[in-house]
Amino acid sequence: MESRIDRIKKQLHGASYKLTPQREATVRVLLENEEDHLSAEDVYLLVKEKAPEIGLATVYRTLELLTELKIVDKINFGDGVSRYDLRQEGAAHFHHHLVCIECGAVDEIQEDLLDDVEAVVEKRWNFTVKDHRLTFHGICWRCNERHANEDEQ
Amino acid sequence: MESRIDRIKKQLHGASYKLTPQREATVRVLLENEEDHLSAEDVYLLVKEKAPEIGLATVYRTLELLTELKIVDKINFGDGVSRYDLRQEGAAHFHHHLVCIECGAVDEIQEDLLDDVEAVVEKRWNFTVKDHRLTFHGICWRCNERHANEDEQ
DNA sequence: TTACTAAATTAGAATAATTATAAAATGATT
DNA sequence: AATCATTTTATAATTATTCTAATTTAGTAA
Ligand SMILES: [Mn+2]
Ligand SMILES: [Mn+2]
Ligand SMILES: [Zn+2]
Ligand SMILES: [Zn+2]
Repeated sequence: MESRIDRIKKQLHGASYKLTPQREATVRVLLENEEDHLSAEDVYLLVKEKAPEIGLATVYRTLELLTELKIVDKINFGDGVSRYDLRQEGAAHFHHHLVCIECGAVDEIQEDLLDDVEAVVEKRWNFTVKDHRLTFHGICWRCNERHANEDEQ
Repeated sequence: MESRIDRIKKQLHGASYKLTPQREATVRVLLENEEDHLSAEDVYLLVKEKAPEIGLATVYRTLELLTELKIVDKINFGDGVSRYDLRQEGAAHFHHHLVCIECGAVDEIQEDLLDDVEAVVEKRWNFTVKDHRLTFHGICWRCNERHANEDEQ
């Protein structure tokens, strides 16, 4: 955890930004909620618990900065807010998401899975892929299991 | 074109909605700009040209209705507005997009390309795929050709 | 330390997208 | 023609995000 923060600090310094207390508190919240998909407001409320003086605009600016440095990815699941997601260290591409249309859960797929598709896109469309967003909408394993049990009855 | 409208009219009736003049004007704008990715405001301004009395809220409501009926898909490219995209008639899934990070162009891929990936997702994650959103970010063929020409000089 | 300077933060205002509300209009049905 | 549900309009309200100006902080040099 600390080493992760240190490496992020170095990334910031490398781009001649400082790791201010507010930025550090924001990064810590993101690390502590790595599996979640927090909105700026969510992050703000959580950061406020440890650094009550922080302003919402600072959170927005910090998230924007982290996005620029590809430390986090900004994503939109269609509910009107942007959400921020820590990128796996060293990952070339953003990971994928499974959004359940029944229970609303959002699960992650860290494997890339798109190598073949990207090869096709690069060749057939002469498009140089730098990143991607892939989200599946459907029924998650929990809801599927629940339905299976209900049918058994 | 007319037959396309007729089929949409039937879809609406099938769900016990009417094809009011405002709704028809909105659908026509979408059909006439099928290759674009219009925001609600964009649609509103275009509809206003043929039906100047229409209100913005009606456009929003119509687009929401068309989304519900899967006649259009709502998508967000990260620029703060939702965009609306006619779905190919009979297509099971939303098509894919190529967003150029240099010139901003948005191109479409109508082929599915994800059959294999979806099979993996269904089997390995026990996730029942109903739909998807796939967007590649990178450099489009036009920009790639331009760069190639510049290098030649 | 002290002074200087650029970067960063704060509080609050402004903007912009979207949604909600209430009154009026429409259109199908008896 | 009268009725009743649906739809639209105009406008207000809400919400997410960005901007602004004043203040604070952190780093550097005297
Ligand atoms: Mn994620
Ligand atoms: Mn499209
Ligand atoms: Zn579920
Ligand atoms: Zn381009």
